[in-house]
Amino acid sequence: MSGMSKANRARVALDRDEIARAALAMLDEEGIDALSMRRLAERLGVGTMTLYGYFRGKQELLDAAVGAAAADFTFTPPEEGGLRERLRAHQRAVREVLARHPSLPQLRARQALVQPAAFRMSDPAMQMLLDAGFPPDEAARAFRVLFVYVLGSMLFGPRELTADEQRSIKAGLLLLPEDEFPAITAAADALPASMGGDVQFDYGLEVILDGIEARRRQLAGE
Amino acid sequence: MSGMSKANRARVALDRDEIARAALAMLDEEGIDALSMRRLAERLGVGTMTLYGYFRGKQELLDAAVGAAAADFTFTPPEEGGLRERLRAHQRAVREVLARHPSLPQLRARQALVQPAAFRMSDPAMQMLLDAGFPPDEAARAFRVLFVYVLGSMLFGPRELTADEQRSIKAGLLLLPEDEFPAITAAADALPASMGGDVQFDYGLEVILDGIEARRRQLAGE
DNA sequence: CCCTTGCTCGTACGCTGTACGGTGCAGCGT
DNA sequence: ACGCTGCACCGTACAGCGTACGAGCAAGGG
Repeated sequence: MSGMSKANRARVALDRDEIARAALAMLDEEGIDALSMRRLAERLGVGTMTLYGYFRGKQELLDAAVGAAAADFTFTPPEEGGLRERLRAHQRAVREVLARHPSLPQLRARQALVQPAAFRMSDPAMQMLLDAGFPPDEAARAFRVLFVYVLGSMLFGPRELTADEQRSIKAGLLLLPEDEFPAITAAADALPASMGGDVQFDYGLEVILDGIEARRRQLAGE
Repeated sequence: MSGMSKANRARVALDRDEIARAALAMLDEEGIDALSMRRLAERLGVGTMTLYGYFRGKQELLDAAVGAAAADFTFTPPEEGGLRERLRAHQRAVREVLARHPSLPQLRARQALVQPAAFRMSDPAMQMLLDAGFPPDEAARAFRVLFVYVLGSMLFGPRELTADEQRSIKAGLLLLPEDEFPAITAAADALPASMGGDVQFDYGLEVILDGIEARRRQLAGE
């Protein structure tokens, strides 16, 4: 048994979890493109190839970083309130985690692979749907709609646009030929505000919750 | 005036559009990671750096590829049918384009920048919402929900999973500790089928269209 | 005391995007 | 007919990437 033999270079310990957390921190601070094996090793005060003693490759390391983020997720569903209120609370909590770790949706988008820990965030929503009387297949489909929407929202419009950004986007839209883009140019005033942020997220969340409610009523026999 | 002076190496012509289309073809055939400036140049029978005479860099070239894909999009809204039927037809057409060019959602996910041509695909949906009586800000918000969902669906579950894939995912889910993931394990049979494909896409589309319909009725005064 | 075991990591390979500057042809002015 | 100018093309080079290979070395067991 080797024990703590790895502390031979005055490094405190270093294990998979510490590396994964460092990777996650780097992702949060500098973004997905700035994370390289070399730079991560340097941050940990370790040779680059040392990381390959803990992970088969960068992919596996990124997976572990996702896991580390998911492990931090805790959510206790509100006692009162029906399905709608509970789902809303949960999806907002998920969105908050994704906002703290903006690279998570991008990682999901690049690699199909998902590891188990990531499901920790999903379980409460599935539970709520099952509790509300959705049969498993219907619950799974409804959950997936929420899942796609929440991740997509962070990917395609994570934050509120500043007034300047909105102005500049609007200016771009107004350059489009009006005969080819009649609706876009007609709504050029309103479009930029819909391209991100919490208000837009909540709007879409309510739209989807409406649809899910309609299905619940249908299942309950009107 | 230089005219067709660029044909000095027996190359037929080569302009921005031809390069963009070659890039798009390469994206479609080999995926986003396989597209490099070197490999694209080789495919075109041209030196790598020649591409930089037409584009400032890889980013601009990718943007042009997105534009080339959007330029191919044609959609004529069905005559009959209400808002719901028309929106459904449009979103399915968009999904088809994305299925032909699976890299498009990934490109959108990586680069915030969007160029005008991409709006060609969006205009019809906006038009339908405006025609249905949605005020511009409401129309923009509703459109954006559809937009995020359609792109997200292609990113996070583009195609139907094979029976084998479903079995293997289910097996993975059943390995999760039952006390920590009660709902996931309970629905392990049903979850894999919800993780992609047209059936799941249509399910979510109807959920969202339900929500949008509810808003339309509300705007119309019940 | 030596030998085995296993972590660490220097070096190297093939790839990437792209900056720089040389090369050679087309068209023009004389 | 000749030389000049401008421009398209692209060879070379650099910094950085993921990672395969194997050398170095400390610790533990005999």
